[in-house]
Amino acid sequence: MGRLERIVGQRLEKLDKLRSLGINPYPHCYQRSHTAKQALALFEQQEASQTPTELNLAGRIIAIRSMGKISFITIQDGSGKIQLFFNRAVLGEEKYTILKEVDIGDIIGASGTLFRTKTGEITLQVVNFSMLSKALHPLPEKWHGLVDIEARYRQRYLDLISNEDVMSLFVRRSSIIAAVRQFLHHRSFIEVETPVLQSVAGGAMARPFMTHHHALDRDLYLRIALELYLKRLIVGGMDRVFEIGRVFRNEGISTKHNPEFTMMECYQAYADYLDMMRLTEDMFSTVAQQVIGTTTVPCGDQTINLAPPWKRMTLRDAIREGSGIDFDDYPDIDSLQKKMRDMKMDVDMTKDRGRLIDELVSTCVEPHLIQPTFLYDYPIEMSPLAKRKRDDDHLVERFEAFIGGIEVANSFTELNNPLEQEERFKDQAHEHGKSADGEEEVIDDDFVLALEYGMPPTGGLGVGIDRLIMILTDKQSIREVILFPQLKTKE
RNA sequence: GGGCCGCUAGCUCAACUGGUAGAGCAGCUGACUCUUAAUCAGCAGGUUCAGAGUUCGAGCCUCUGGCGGCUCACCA
Repeated sequence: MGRLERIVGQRLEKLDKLRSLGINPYPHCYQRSHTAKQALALFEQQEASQTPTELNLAGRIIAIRSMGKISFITIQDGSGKIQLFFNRAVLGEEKYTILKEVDIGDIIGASGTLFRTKTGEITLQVVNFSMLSKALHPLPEKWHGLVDIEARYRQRYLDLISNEDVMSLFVRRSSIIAAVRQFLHHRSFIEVETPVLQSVAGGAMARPFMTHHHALDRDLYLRIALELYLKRLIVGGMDRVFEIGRVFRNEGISTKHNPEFTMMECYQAYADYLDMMRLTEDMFSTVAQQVIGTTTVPCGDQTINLAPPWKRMTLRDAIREGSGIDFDDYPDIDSLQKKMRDMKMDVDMTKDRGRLIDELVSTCVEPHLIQPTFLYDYPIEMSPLAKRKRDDDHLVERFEAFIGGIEVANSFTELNNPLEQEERFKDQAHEHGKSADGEEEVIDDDFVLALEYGMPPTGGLGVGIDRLIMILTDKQSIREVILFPQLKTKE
């Protein structure tokens, strides 16, 4: 028998012992009057007046210091920690003895009044307490917490219990998303929910997850973007619309990619990509100011300043600066491929020109963009949903925003010409069909039909929420900001 | 998918060149009326990720597999 089984066995015995004393170790509820934080604040406020209030506190036991006839127990709830003081002289022999069956990890409720110990710590003098949930497993070590990364992700609840900074990170994540929502609501965007299950997974070029609907006997895809449905709503007259939702991409996993992640997309009628640049700057800086109280945030050993205006560079200039290649000098796939191979870059033969340029960006430019930077005016091959630049047919009005060396936003002046949209879809399907690996390319005719009814000129913006949270919490891995990142199942 | 690194008690970590697997925390027994990483005395606790191989002898060397981390590839 392993030790863990023995520990669990010992705790099961304590469970029986409690039951035999007429105590239900898993009662249905507890009337909590204050959180730990509220209780501490209340005491500081009332300390002078000397009118002690009776409180009911509840939380998980994280430390027990027993000294014979008295015991100190620290509990932790969602708001923080507070110390409880158990005195046999106050509780009586019978109740005090029950403490023997209480372990670190158990959840208890305790009532009493607050006082200060000799060392000045605000503490609850317990006059009554009850078991709210008996824990059968020991908690991770109190001093080092849970360190093993794999265990932290697989048993995130233990991570949250024993690592305070992890708890506060996910609280911050919640605040960030709330702040994004509030920012958009204040600007009259309305929030919507669009289908996750789609018969055509459009709006981006990524491999989708496939599933099957039995009653309809049809294959369906999990969405890879929010774009095409939100633009249908622009057609429908929702002039400002947004969605924050999960999208799914059946591709590689890395420190910047999780198969499912949270995307915010918003669309604003009568706006163009320059308007969306200002919106992006305003949104990021407002959210940072609101959630962390400043627009300067640490990023490794550097400091990022999110205050507008952000640096703006054309994609062409950025690539020229980063790699020495002016892609206008290499107007076709072959010449660009040759140039890149001459520079000893590993060039994938199946890539089209857009993807080659994309590779130049991600290897030569992106890693250096630590301060917030907009790269704008992209080659048309890379962007089938974006509108052509007004004075250059080879470029589209599109930008991507980079912070801390990663892409955090993508935006364009939306293509609203249905005839051109259909052509661009066809070109793309054709191009991709040439290169490809048997993936079928289906055109979303229903979306084109919507455009045929007339979509106003529109600016669109997509933000990777998980990456935004990485920036605002100084985390290098997306898994640190997703509660349950995708891992292989064991066994 | 490739390369490199890792996996030892519930948790955090040791273990020399291949030579009896250890400590702290948690647990159990006892002492203790202001502790807070409580303290003191004692006890118990191991499929060293799994399997195979080399060897008199493997936590350590070799091979295969699993899981994780980093990185490259992939990725609008």
